[in-house]
Amino acid sequence: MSSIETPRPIRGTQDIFGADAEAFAHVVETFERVRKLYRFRRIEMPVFEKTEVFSRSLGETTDVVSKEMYSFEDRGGESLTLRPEFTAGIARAYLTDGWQQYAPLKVATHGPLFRYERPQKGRYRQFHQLDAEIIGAAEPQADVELLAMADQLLKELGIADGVTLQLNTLGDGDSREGWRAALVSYFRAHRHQLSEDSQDRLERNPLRILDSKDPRDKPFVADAPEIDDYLSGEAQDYFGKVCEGLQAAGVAWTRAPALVRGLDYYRHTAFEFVTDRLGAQGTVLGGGRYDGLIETLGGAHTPAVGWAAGIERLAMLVGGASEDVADCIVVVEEDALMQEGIRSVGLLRNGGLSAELLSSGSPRKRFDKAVKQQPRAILALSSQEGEVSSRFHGSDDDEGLIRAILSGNA
RNA sequence: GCGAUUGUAGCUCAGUUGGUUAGAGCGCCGGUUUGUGGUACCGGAGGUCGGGGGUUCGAGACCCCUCAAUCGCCCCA
Repeated sequence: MSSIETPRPIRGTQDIFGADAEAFAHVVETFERVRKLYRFRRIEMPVFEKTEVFSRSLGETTDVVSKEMYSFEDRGGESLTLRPEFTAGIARAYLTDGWQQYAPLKVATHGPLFRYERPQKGRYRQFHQLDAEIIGAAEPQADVELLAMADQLLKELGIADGVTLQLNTLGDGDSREGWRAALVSYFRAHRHQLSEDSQDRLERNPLRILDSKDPRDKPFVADAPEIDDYLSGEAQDYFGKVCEGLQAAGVAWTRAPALVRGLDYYRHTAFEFVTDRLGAQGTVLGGGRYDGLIETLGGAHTPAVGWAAGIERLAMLVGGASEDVADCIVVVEEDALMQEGIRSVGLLRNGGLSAELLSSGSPRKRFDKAVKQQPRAILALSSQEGEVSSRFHGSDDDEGLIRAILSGNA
């Protein structure tokens, strides 16, 4: 026995295996397929950026910057951050790589993201998202297109039934500020009846009081001012066109007047696809229009809209994706036939069949091990009077195919 | 950062009011049985009972600390 202590995995990371890994892959493969249907172009992005890429855009929510990001200094003393989201990095690339020339640009990507949070159901420190963005498109049709793709993705994953699209508008900049001011003065008037958390939020991030989980806040939230009363004519018109477009696209949704975004750069459309099947982490896909973001990175005013979806959460909803059984397991029942076994699986794999060689452990138990795996077919190699003899277990069709491949007649 | 719950074999879990040498099933390894066959039986490996301290004649069990996991709060780009 070794006295070396095994290193533990890092909190909030996950090692995904077997059926879970198959479900994960299924989500990604479905996304790739659907994204091509909607003609979103594939991009690959770095997993880390200069810290300012993320910190500049985050606005007033200092918690996020100081506590939730994985930041570190490189050898030159530069502060770098593991990406906590895709959008800011993509916006940076849009500016630094000259992608303006492709505007309006539809892009999609997926991969790991990092947030320094306490792990719980459906929340990890390294997690994985699908992401889709349309940059340089100011028209409501862009929002519709993006939502239609999200809707089709969930349908093709077979989880649309348990998931509803909640839709809201935050209006343009002026509408948003008017609403916000009204909310602040409304909640201030009831300040001492609010929960401690919400009294705190009143100073830091008042919009967030709207989705407080504390029962003490609920009655006040119910009577709070609604965005609709503060929308400019243009903002109203914009949201109307998004709703009409969704109707035309056949996307079902419900209005969620209290749905907000935590960050300042969001304008107009905000949305979340939500389920009640994942405990406290019900949002499965979320996004909105972020017309203000690219300016915070030093670019020209550039309208854009996007969403991201948690792959783990989608995979949990998809559930029971099973690993494929082998097309054929080759059982070497005598060690003397090892080379024949190796040759056989090689031929089968070259012939396009998934094949596994079973040649270890007690020879007389190998066949039973193969049976337990429930493959489509089993080929058992043994010898009879010095000749290699193979016994087949499976359908007649498979036997014909497999014997043809092994004899070079496929 | 805060709270609740849980830590016993590779996995799922038993383990009585504190009492000899800590168990089962599955999995793994080996043997026997069967021999177109997911059988049955026998045996084996594998545990400092998450870690540290304390109470006690005696702790897997009780107390304290610590670490980890799970779920929730905060936050949510």
